[in-house]
Amino acid sequence: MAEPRWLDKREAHLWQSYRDLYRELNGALEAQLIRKSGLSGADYSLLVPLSESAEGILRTRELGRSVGWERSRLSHQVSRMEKRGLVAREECPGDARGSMVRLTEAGRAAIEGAAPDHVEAVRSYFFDRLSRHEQDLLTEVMDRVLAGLPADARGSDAVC
Amino acid sequence: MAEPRWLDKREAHLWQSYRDLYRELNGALEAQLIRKSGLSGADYSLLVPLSESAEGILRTRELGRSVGWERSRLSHQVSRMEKRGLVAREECPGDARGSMVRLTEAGRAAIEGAAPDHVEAVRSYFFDRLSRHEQDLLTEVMDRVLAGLPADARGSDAVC
DNA sequence: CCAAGATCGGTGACATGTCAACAGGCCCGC
DNA sequence: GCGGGCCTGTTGACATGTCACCGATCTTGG
Repeated sequence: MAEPRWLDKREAHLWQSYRDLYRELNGALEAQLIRKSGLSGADYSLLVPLSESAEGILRTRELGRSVGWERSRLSHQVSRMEKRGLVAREECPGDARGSMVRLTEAGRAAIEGAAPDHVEAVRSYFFDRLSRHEQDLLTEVMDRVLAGLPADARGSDAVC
Repeated sequence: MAEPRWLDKREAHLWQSYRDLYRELNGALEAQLIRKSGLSGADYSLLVPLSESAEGILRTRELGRSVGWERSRLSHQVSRMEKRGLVAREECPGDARGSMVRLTEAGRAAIEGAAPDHVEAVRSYFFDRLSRHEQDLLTEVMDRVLAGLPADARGSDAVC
């Protein structure tokens, strides 16, 4: 059995920075989001595709695909948001197995109130610190790594 | 109140890719880790600095700093790992408030068994898909964004 | 039509992360 | 030397995410 190819100092630094960046950036954004709007990152993730859909209503399966979550996580989160009046469940016409998730008035108000501040934070923490050229490079690199990941490494609900 | 500077299509794509990359890469790595070694990502995170320390023992506060976690999360995780025999708690000489976390024999065996496969996965999913030049660029960009984050955006346990 | 298998959503048990509060010990100025 | 403020770690309640499984329905081959 060959000696593993350990990360050298330069590689370890990159890996550490990558993890730190996600943790810190995510933490800062989520803290700001909760402070200003009372929405968690999970709430926000679901409200965005709902508010962007034509009627403010999506089939649960579609909602799941658009955020890349597995079904049970989605179901739990929708239940919690339903309890708080942000969304409502409805029957799915044409497929009795399915269900629909509809944005309520309160839900729409919440996302419309939260989005401007959130976008501003994303800009000031992330985009404003990168040149246009760096942004394009990041996109290309990340999409390449993403495309190389085994689609079935995790549960059965991989992104399409 | 000015109209928010919404993300354009190109920016939204980058942001989406960034989130997707973390979710998918992290998911793939964690799944592989659990399958091969029975260790969770959280277990692994703590075992690494412990195994790298001189005596396989660290003060809880130091362990917390090296992984960037808040105290309660660390305490809970150590409790779970203690229950499984991966680490042991000891008193902290010289500071009666503190505590030490020591790697057990089983813990050392677990991390030494898991590390080669994990490093190999990190290489094949991430490093092998990036040129040396891209790696250096990523490091520089990520460190710059990290440095610009407000140190106190989250709880009081920010990284030093 | 119809049985077998796939799909869809939900549930409960459990693992993990967050938050507020606490208990005890350190340290500094007075 | 001592009192108030800070540091350290733990705990319990709760929010969130994962896993295995279920029940209902759809779909497909025959």
